[in-house]
Amino acid sequence: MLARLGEGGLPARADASRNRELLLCTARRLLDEVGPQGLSMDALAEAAGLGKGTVFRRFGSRAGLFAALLDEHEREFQGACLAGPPPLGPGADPVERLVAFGHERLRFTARLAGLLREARARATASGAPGDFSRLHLRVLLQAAGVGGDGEVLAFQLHAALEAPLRHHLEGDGPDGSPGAPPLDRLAAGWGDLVHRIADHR
Amino acid sequence: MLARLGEGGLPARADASRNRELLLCTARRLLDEVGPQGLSMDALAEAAGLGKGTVFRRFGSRAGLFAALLDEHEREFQGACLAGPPPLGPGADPVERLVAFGHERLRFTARLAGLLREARARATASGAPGDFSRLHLRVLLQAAGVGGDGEVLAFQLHAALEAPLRHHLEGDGPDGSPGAPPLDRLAAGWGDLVHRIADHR
DNA sequence: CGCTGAAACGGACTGTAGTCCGTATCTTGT
DNA sequence: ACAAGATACGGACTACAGTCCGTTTCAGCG
Repeated sequence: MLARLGEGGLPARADASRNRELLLCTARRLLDEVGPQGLSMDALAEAAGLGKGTVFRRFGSRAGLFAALLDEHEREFQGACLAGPPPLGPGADPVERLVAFGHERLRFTARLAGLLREARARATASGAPGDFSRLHLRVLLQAAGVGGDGEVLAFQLHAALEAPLRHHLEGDGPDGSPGAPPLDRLAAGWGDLVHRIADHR
Repeated sequence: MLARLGEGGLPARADASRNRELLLCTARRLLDEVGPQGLSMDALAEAAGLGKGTVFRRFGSRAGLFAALLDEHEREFQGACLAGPPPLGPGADPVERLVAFGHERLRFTARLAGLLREARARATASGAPGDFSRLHLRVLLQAAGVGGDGEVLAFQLHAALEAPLRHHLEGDGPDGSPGAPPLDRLAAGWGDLVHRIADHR
């Protein structure tokens, strides 16, 4: 792996990247104990034996820390979509790939909901997470020969995939909140929605 | 207007409801000056000449305060959908009503994005805002003769309408964030999406 | 009118995100 | 190896959401 770049595109100082890794490892360990909501920046700094200012210098904000923790998962997901085996990766019919993409993304958000929740505020750098999904949807829709305003349609379909996440984020107290439909129905509904859109003429 | 009910269903004490109104009025005034993000609970308490504990007793949380501020707008919107003139209200073709609903909801979220942003955490009482929209979509989809899992489809369409809101919420720093498509394209895309779904057989 | 219990009030207190700036450490050029 | 400048570090400090509990005020009743 190449040396991580600093803010100005210059190579980061050795102690900086070392502390970055230390903080990410410490954070992962603490997360197993207290969960995403229970992790405070103070506690992380102390557990890592560093000052609080260092934590904020590395990640910018609490949300930035969680974005960094999510980064490797996101890369893996993108890799599976762009270069993995079909039907998620290239080689299958575009409509089938759209269906597979939705199913995979639904599982992704369900699995990482705790981290995604804490990462929702604006992150440190460019490229909001979600840009990839929208672009990928747009490409697949075009490949499937779907007409209309592809950009807007991808935007809207992406929202449909993110919906259960937001639902969990907002209504999650100890009370019995209504809750989103279960994953299997969402996945089936996604397949239905994609076919409705793709078959339309 | 009937006396507002307290926590146990009992009529609220006079000073309680008086202070509630005072706080809402003061909040609206302060919002004009500092905007939703600039309004702090401390400042509100002081501007209203009340203690901080009172503010939290009335609204439960910062999000609860904004939910209360949104309440009248939400009621007005619901009224227009249930008993207003067509095509938003009853009397028009269901597909036309779906289209009109989407356009109106998109305008609603764009207009009140600042307040909605601050109200997103779980509110004081039952009935998350959005329950109405999902239910209304479900009813209209059924009336339009759309098959499949209506509940899930309504859930997904609702997400498509909320998407630009979330987009503004998350990527909104001083930097030039990518931004959601403009309102007119979203509205056109919504009409297209509804027709694709409704015309499918 | 005064009593009494329940509800509301006030504001000090706690926990946490994020900032600031003086000090320590690293990197590079000579 | 050393000097100089840039970058990072540490931890006290600020601001704000939310809690707690002693005190005050309200509303019904004898």
